[in-house]
Amino acid sequence: MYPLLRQNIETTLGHSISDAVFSEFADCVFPKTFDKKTILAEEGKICRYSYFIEQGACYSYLIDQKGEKHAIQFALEGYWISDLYSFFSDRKGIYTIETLEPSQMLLLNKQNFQKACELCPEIDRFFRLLAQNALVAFQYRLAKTNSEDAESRYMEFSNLHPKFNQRIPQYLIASYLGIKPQSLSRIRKELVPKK
Amino acid sequence: MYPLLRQNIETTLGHSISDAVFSEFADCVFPKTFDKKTILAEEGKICRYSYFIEQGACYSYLIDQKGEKHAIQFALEGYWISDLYSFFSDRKGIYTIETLEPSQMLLLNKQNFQKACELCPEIDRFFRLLAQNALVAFQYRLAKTNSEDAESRYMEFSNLHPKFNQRIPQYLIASYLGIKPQSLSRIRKELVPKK
DNA sequence: CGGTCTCTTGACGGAGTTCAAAGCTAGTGG
DNA sequence: CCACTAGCTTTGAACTCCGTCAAGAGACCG
Repeated sequence: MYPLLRQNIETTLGHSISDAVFSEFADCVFPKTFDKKTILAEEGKICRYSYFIEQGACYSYLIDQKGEKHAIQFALEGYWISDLYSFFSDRKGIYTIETLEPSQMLLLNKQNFQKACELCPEIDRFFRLLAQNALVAFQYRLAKTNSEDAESRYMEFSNLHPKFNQRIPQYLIASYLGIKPQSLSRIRKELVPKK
Repeated sequence: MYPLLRQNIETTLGHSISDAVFSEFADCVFPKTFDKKTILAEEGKICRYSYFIEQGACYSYLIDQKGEKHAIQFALEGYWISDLYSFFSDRKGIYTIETLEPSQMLLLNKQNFQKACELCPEIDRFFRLLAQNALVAFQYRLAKTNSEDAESRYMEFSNLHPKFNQRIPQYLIASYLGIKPQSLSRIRKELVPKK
């Protein structure tokens, strides 16, 4: 049952876990499939789940005053995604989450998340490590956004996330990098001779 | 002993903790005072501590290829600060942390951090919540950096962090917002009539 | 094969940068 | 306690990277 989820937990913890612990947690999630372009969470509504992707791809984004979308996070197989602000605080969400492909997800709701954390310190620790890793990554991304130009950010992105680069449309990658699709197109054009 | 630290833990957890639990954790940290402009952690060196500020102020920054500093985080009384990438991974740090004022800190090293997390699930959870909150904040800051102009970001910053705005020099706030001090000066000039 | 979505390309515009200089402020030492 | 200096802030003018607007080419899907 859910081998990818188990692998995700064990890799994050740095050690294997007992069948008992895993099956207890596995009982907290339930599988669901979604079509392409399905909205999993929406700005202004409470985001009730954290999603673990078994198969597929999706992304979260913020919609600005002009109605433009700004990609925040991409997620493929083995990734967790959610509007954590909403999920943790039970307030109206600020991001929208949408599938990019038909996807198989495991859904974890708030009650089960808290129950699992309370009943099992190993799971609590797993989510601590998950949050720590994500925090380090976002801090680094913000630092790079404020210190490097769009070309360097794109090169680092495509080295760091070759799989995103293959499966995610270019205009969303541009948005993730904080630039317009036209600019990314021009950057890629300049980059060809350098490579 | 360390009332601000205890308050920080209890506020984050959302409930009070026993004297036994707190004193166990209090034994894991030790106090130290620093002069103004002291380097607490340096790019290229392993960051061995997380710092909790009892009194004072400091900030972390990244140094780019041109040698320019980019502020990542400010911290006043009641805040934790560290190069979490280095602290968690034991690899060479990517940020530098420096005091802005003479400061009283509580230092927590990696061994004690892990020991405390292992011995006491409540402390493990506390650090999960701390990481979750910081993650939500950094994600939001990145989203705003990619979707709003410098003027909006500055207004939100000064509403959200009036204390930072008072105690932190303007050129560092500019850097935190991802702009140059000259630009922030012009933005503030434009803002006066609006207010 | 028609329509929509995505990517590319060009010309122009604007938010923020760069360079430079002057004014202001706070800390230091005589 | 004042004078001096170094660091911070402000202002001006020219510049640059990326955004905007627009149009066309290509790709994908029903």
